[in-house]
Amino acid sequence: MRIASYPDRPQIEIMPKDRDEIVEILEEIAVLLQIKGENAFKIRAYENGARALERTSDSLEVLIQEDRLQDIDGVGKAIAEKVVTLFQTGKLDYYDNLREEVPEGLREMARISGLGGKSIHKIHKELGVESLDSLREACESGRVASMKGFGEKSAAKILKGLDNLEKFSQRHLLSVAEEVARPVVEGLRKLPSVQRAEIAGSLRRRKETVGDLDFIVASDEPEAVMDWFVSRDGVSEVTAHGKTKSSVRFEGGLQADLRVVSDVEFPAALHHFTGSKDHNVQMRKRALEQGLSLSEWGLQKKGGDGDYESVADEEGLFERLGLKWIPPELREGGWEIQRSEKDELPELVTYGDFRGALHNHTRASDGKGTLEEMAAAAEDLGWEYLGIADHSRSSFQANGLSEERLYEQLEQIRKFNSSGQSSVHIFAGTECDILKDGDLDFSDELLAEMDYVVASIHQGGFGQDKDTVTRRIIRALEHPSVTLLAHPTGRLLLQRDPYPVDLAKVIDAAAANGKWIEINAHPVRLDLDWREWDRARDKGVLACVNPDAHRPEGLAHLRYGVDMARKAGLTAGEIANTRNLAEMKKLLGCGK
DNA sequence: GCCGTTTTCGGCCCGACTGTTTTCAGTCG
Repeated sequence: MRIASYPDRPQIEIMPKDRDEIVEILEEIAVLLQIKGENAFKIRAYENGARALERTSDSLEVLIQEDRLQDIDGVGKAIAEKVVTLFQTGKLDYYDNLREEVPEGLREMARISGLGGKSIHKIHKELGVESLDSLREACESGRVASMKGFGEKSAAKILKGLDNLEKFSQRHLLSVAEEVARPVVEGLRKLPSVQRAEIAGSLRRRKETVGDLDFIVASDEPEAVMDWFVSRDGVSEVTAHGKTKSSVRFEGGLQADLRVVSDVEFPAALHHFTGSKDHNVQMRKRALEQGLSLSEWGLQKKGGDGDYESVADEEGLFERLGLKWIPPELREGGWEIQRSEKDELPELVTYGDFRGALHNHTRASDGKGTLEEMAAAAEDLGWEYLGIADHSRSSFQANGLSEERLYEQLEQIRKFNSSGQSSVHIFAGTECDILKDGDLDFSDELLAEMDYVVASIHQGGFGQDKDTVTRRIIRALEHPSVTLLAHPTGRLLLQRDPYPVDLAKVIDAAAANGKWIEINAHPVRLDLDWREWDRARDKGVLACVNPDAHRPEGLAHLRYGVDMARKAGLTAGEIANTRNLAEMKKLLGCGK
């Protein structure tokens, strides 16, 4: 675990903590105790307690209500009390005091990969180091290397860790992780000694951002696989190189772990390292209820010692537990196991289901491709139609179209369609700004002329409060010409948080007015978030997955939106642009 | 701090990997 990067942020709100947060706090307590040089067994008790809490399958709320926390092996009186306090109040004096006792510089040092509490304690005690800067100086001057138990390599490793801390402290976009991981897994599969190879972890679950990469390989010759892995192009650093596990860092900062197991161990290992943590907790609980114990090594009788049952693949593993195979995208610990048990998992939409997309740009505003080039790219993808929705006049920064220019583009698109030069039908739309008061950026007459209207916020969303933004969006959704709401929260992954908006109200308004909500597939947006779709689906709101392409190649970004739609549990029927051309024309009420 | 009793304190631990050692300590997931 790493200590949070906002060491002294004042706690303004008192909020109860959930299981994950409490686990992190217990882990942080262990690190802080290490830095202080406390009793090693006390430290281990906190580490064990955190792990035990993390692995329990029962809900924390129920455990506390029924006073059963101490039934968990590894949780005693002291830790149980702390868990209850954190769960109920979100605050713990013991923890706060501990943080105050340990200088901020030392807590920052705990964020350096490869540097743990014990080493920090030693470096602090023997060298008087108390900040990242003085740590760097102590490494460079050879003082660290001269300490007992340390050497040149330790000092070099710490320096590297300091560099990495500055450069790569954050997560990575799904699209970036995918680009790094894809060639690696394909290369692994081509090795003669490799029987099976898969990407695991959050990338396999298609999370919108990825912390690090996990590869699982089945092979009888692990050394050869490891040697190949650590010598890949783009590997900037090898942080571990063993027989069953190796770790590297790629240029750009992505860290990757490779685990090699035997072919018979592969299904359980793949499942375990795919996660999520919450999903695995529920799966282990289910196994226990059936007298089985599930781990990364496999399924065995409860209390058995290593006599694992053999299953051929993940399907077999799920089947053994009375479940249908659950697509990795759904393994977030939500409703997936319940629905799998009843054979009620949704048939998730696939990339091949899509017949086109509606939110795309050309050179007329801030795109880089012409109408013809965009149409040709859509044709290459096998699409039946493409919607062009360039920016409206208020988006000056994006060269937004005036009403005159939009009329001209409308004419140009009508001509293009009647010329028969492409098998792709172009829908004439606009990405019309929702102005500060909820008015739209073009006249009602012009909007009524368009095949469809994409409404979105580009300015001012961050200066307004939640009620104002929410009202602003709802007014737009009530406009008769609006077809769909684009990137509803304005978030930019790893760059900018969403603007404040009451999504429940927005979703209800979309449902009430028969409007669609976009899953913007641009890799930095992926907005609306997949977590919000249960409500939208239940209310019957159609999704529309759009690449928001600004150049011909951008159309292919659709696949990241498809990933999000799958994470949301959506079927083809719940997404507008899986409709064929005739159906889409009907939906948009045009081209009769 | 937890656990399991030898009921008041002594032993405690998950496996893989690295680095500094020459049998082990620290870190990580």
